[in-house]
Amino acid sequence: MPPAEKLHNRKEVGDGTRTVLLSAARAAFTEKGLEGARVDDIARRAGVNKQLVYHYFGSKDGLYTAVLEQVYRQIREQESALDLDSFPPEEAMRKLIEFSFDYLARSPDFVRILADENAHGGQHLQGSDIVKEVNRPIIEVIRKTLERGVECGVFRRGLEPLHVYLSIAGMSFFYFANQHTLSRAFDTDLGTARGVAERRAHIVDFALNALRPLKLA
Amino acid sequence: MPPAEKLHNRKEVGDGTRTVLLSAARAAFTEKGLEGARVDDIARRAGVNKQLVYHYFGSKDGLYTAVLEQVYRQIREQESALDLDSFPPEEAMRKLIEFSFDYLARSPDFVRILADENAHGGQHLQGSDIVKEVNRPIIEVIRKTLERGVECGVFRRGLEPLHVYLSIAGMSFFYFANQHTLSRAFDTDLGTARGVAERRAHIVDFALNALRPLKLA
Amino acid sequence: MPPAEKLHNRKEVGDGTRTVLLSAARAAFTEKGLEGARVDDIARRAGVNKQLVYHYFGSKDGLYTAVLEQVYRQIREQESALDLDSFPPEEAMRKLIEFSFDYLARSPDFVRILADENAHGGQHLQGSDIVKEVNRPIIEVIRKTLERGVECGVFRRGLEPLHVYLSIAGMSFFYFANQHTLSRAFDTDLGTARGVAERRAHIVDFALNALRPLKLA
Amino acid sequence: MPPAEKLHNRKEVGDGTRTVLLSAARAAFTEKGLEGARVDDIARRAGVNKQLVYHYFGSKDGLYTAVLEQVYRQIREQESALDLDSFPPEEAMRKLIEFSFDYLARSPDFVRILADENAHGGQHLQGSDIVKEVNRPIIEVIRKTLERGVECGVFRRGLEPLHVYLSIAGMSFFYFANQHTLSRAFDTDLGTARGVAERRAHIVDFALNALRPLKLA
DNA sequence: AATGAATGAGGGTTCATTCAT
DNA sequence: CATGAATGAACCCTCATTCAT
Repeated sequence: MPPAEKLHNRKEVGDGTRTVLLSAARAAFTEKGLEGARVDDIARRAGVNKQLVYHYFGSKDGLYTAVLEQVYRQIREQESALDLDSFPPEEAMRKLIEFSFDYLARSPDFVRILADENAHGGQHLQGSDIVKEVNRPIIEVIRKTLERGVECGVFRRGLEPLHVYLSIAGMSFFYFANQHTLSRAFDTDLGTARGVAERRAHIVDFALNALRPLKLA
Repeated sequence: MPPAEKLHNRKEVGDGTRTVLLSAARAAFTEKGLEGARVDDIARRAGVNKQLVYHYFGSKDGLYTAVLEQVYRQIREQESALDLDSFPPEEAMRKLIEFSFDYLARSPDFVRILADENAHGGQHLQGSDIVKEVNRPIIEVIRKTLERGVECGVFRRGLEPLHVYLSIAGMSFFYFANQHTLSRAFDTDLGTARGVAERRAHIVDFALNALRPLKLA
Repeated sequence: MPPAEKLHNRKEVGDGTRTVLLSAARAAFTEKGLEGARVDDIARRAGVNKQLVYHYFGSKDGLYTAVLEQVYRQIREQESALDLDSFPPEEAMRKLIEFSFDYLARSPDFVRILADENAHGGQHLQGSDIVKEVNRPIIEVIRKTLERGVECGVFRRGLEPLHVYLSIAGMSFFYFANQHTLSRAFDTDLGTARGVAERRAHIVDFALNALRPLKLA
Repeated sequence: MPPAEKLHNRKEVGDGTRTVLLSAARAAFTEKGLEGARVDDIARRAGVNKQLVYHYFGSKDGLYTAVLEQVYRQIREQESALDLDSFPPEEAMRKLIEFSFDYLARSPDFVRILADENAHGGQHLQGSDIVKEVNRPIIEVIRKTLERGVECGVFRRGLEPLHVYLSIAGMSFFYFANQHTLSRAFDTDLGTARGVAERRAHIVDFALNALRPLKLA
């Protein structure tokens, strides 16, 4: 892509094609899903020949796997930048909850592609250990945060970090992933800016409350 | 056709075929999704001619819509049998949370088909108002239960019924819908009986705690 | 169809169905052609069950044959009413030319179905001798008219009746049958009332002139 | 692709396939018509994969349109070679009449495909302006020829070139297009060499006579 | 690295026709 | 006489993939 480097860096050219193909694929898979997306269409969007898909990724599934890995890699990068350990436990937890919500809010790609991968039994994650690397740290962060919170009396005892994460993530993910059926079910457009803001406030409040200890008189 | 005569009608022409086709389709769509399922395969499973799909449902999408409606209708039937109003508020809420979880646990069809419909922008719900009928009552029940709980001091004030529902449903739905990626992400099989039981216990505890008022000394 | 006669004339009922089916088929074949027309559609137009097509006509081709025969029968009826022998030869010929044109002008069914039958190699006329009965008399009438005209010096000698008919009919038929390609070819709508009138005048003039003897000084 | 290189290009990729497909399609459409012809069959005749029809022509209709354009292009090429302006008016007109007849006589493809296109409302000509280019010149030639003929007294005044063309073409086209029904109607095989020759002679005679002025004593 | 041509295996859908009542 | 259910054979078209250059 960068024409100035073309002469002395032919590798760069190919990499550019790979990258542009990946972006095109991500867009296509987000819109149409794994089966709905067309290899022809992806190549056309990328402005390159269809065969290059096979050259770089071996197959449509290979391309999908690459997109999936990219999607996971991106959320890790942002998550790790949160630096939750440097905040007081309750504030740290609030930040995490907000991040979980906000990330999905601005990444429909992530939501759609994850839903799709689950619909296909997670078969494209086979062999790829990128996912494990991605999600392990967050559980550790939650564990530490919960422990810190228990110590200073703001969180309950006995909360399992994994399940806390599943609950937090679930409340947000469900909202974004099932927006279409939910909007129709409750006869209201959940996707408006106001609807999103309300949902965010509720989740933060709901989750934080769930973590607090029962204060007895 | 006339349901009143079903009992003494020896041969149920047509209607039986429609039903068997619907069941076959439901199974196929659950396994393969809307695009992955094959009309040929559905007809073969149903043991009938492929053209009957078009005779009864017009198209593959028409068939999918019919399955979707059936799926919605079934959850309504079970939900309405809960009779939450006749229990004390906290017990009623616990029953609702447990039901939300248990229903998904034993209805992978529901989870998969809903996820699929969302992946397709909810386009098969257009024109069908079955969904609205299904979900309206539950919000009402939650509202009443929350009000009763506020009165006797077991629930907080100011909780929006719709969002309480979304949180409760989300914690369960996310777990079942994303089981494949989650299992791989956390390197553990979330689908074991024990895993499911743990998740259930956590959700009940988490949600009920989130609803409780802050009791100050 | 006539409800009053239903009780004592059950044949009439069936005949009504046959007739209504024939009309529906004729309309459908005119619009869509033999292959384009659908048995389902014909039955629906006729307001009867599809199977009745097979009951009365055996097959779609059988139905088409019946329509074809009806179409031929109708032109004969009108042609025979012309009574050309009772007019002076030139006037008789003019009437014939005008009739040939006018009949096609108001019978798009005839044009379309004949063209279609020719496209199929005339295979539905096999066995049916209705066509012969239809066209024989007109050649005889032309022969007599030409002879009368030669005698009184208004027509040339040596004109073959069959070819005169083919020329007259051709000038009209071509115009109506090929109206779509011709209109586009000459970038003008030949189907307007004025266009039709002009064509009619030209044909009458052209043909009559062609028949006239060369009058030498 | 570049036609200039065709001579020394050993392997004509693609273009050859397009051409062979076009020929096969033309044959198939001539025999069976637009709806009767099968894409599978066309591919088989051409000895290529069926998908190539879609690669090169987009659809069956696209292929039909291409055939139609080819058919029109071919008649123009031959027509323009007539050079009627260089003959005396009566001879020029005779040549034109003969050509109109002879072209149809040796091009059943043209007759059948035109009839078919008209049966479909000329829908494949939409957007294609090849037809206009084809037919415009002939009307001009006729106009000039008629004018020249009027000047030297061999043709009548007031003849509209377009209608003269429609009459000439119609007499021939009708004969070839409706040969099946006509043969059966008049109980004679119009398609024999002798029948064709007779028809040709009649048309030339008939039309030329129609154009001649009334010579008064 | 990159391309256009070519392929084989279906995919959804249609349709004339027959069955059973 | 009349009907709705059912069938089997295709039909047009699509798509992921490979070939040849």
